[in-house]
Amino acid sequence: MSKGLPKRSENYSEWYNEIVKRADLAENSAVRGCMVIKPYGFAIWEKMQRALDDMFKATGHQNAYFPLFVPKSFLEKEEEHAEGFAKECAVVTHYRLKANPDGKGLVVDPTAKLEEELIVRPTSETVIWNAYRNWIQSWRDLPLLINQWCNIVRWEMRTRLFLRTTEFLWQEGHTAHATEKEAVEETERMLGVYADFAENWMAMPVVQGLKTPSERFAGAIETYCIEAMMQDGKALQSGTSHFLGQNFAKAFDVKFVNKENQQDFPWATSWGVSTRLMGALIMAHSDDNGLVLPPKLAPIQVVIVPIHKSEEDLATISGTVMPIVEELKAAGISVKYDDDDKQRSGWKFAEYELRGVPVRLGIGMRDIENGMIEVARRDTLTKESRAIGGVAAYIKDLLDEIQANIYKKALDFREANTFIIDTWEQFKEQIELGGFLLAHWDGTAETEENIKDETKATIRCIPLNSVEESGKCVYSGKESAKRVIFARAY
RNA sequence: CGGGGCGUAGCACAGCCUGGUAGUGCGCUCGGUUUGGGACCGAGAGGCCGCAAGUUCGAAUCUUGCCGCCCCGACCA
Repeated sequence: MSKGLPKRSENYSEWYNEIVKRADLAENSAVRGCMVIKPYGFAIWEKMQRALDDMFKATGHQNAYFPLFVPKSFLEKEEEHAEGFAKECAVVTHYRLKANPDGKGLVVDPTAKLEEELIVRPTSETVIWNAYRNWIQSWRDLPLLINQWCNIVRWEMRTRLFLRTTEFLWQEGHTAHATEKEAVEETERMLGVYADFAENWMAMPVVQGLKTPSERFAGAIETYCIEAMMQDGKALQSGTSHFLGQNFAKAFDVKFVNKENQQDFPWATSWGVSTRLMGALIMAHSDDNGLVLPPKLAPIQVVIVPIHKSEEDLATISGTVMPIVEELKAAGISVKYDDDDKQRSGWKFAEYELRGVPVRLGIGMRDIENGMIEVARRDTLTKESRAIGGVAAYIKDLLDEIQANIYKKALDFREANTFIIDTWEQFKEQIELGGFLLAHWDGTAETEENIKDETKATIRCIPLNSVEESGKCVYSGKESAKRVIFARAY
């Protein structure tokens, strides 16, 4: 049992914060709302980045990099986009400081005021589409499939490590297509990539769906999203993919000559996932002993802890362990043999559990005499004794089993907390207990807003796989053709 | 920007009501005993008690002002 970790069931946010801190993932920085990602947390993020990047490349995308600063005039060009982001922008107004003439320190030099203010990018559609004007001339230049890994700034009122920080890391894909159909296909393809990543790498089941107009990305025609359920029954939007129509092409006057030799505006998509996925990963799987990492994203997949009294014993154990380490490494498994003598083995057990290492091997003199080694699973917290010979091969399979089991656990949880709701009474009762509520909605923003005001529940999405089923809106009683997902969200 | 709370050792906090030697736990350093689930004993280091002014013989404690942080709302990937 971990010392002092709050219970998940008692105080979910405190539990989350403690895991982030104790597993050494991140901390608040001195800069308001900003986060320091620590080496262990960053190692997990790097694994996510690599897997996603490979998936982007496999679907034909290339990486590029665009500027951090957006001239204010760019942001103004697409009206809805401008309106949507205006409230949360960091603005650069000056380019120089000078010594304070009235005392110590520095002051902004009033003579160094910028002609035009620069916005620290809250997203890069505008800078990128401004560049695309020169990149796109002919249908032969399309599709243009670009991704950028970068940081962005959104001046949020309240922040939480990983889930919502003023500055965050993300990737943003920005594509241009000759036809609407192609762009819609791209939007859906990338949503599928995100769902694939969430489920197969993060072991986190997600619902793919469409956002309602009120939840749409500013400037988009349609916003697709993946929604995951956290262990407190709240929803977390984990990734979005937007069909932007010709809005940005028109705003930035990007035109191409099509096969019919006519001028046309290209069709756009944009899609992104952020360090928020780290928050999702933590909240989706962790328990009262700390972080639980899916093997595919664990920086250390297997840790080996020697249990010894003397130097001689340690040397004997190391002699037995090294061939196992080599065998695991040869199988592509990241393994750490922790023979550091500064901590006791019991301390190490707890520490690696806190950090979510999927498999721990414990070995002492008693085991060596019996030719055995102890294999402990992080996901089930079970231990078993195995013969040393063949343990490496066993672990290779075990890691796959753990990956699958973590996914199944999360899926079972989501299913157990997804409810078909038909009456407003049921709705109000269930929303207090958490979970996804599948209910009919009359399709109006007014009803959506009223439900939000009365229950704090929002429509997370209209699931892509939802079946046509006539019914009555849970709030207004008006006709409805399908159920949508309501939940409280992060 | 509204409502609530808190600033005391690296961290978590007690002390404040009722003014009088600045404390506890964790962590850290050293020594010893330990070592199969976050060891124990002993010794030690570490403080402008958020900042400023006031009341007082005397302020961590009372008063006023300021600053900072956290939580709850509005905002949001």
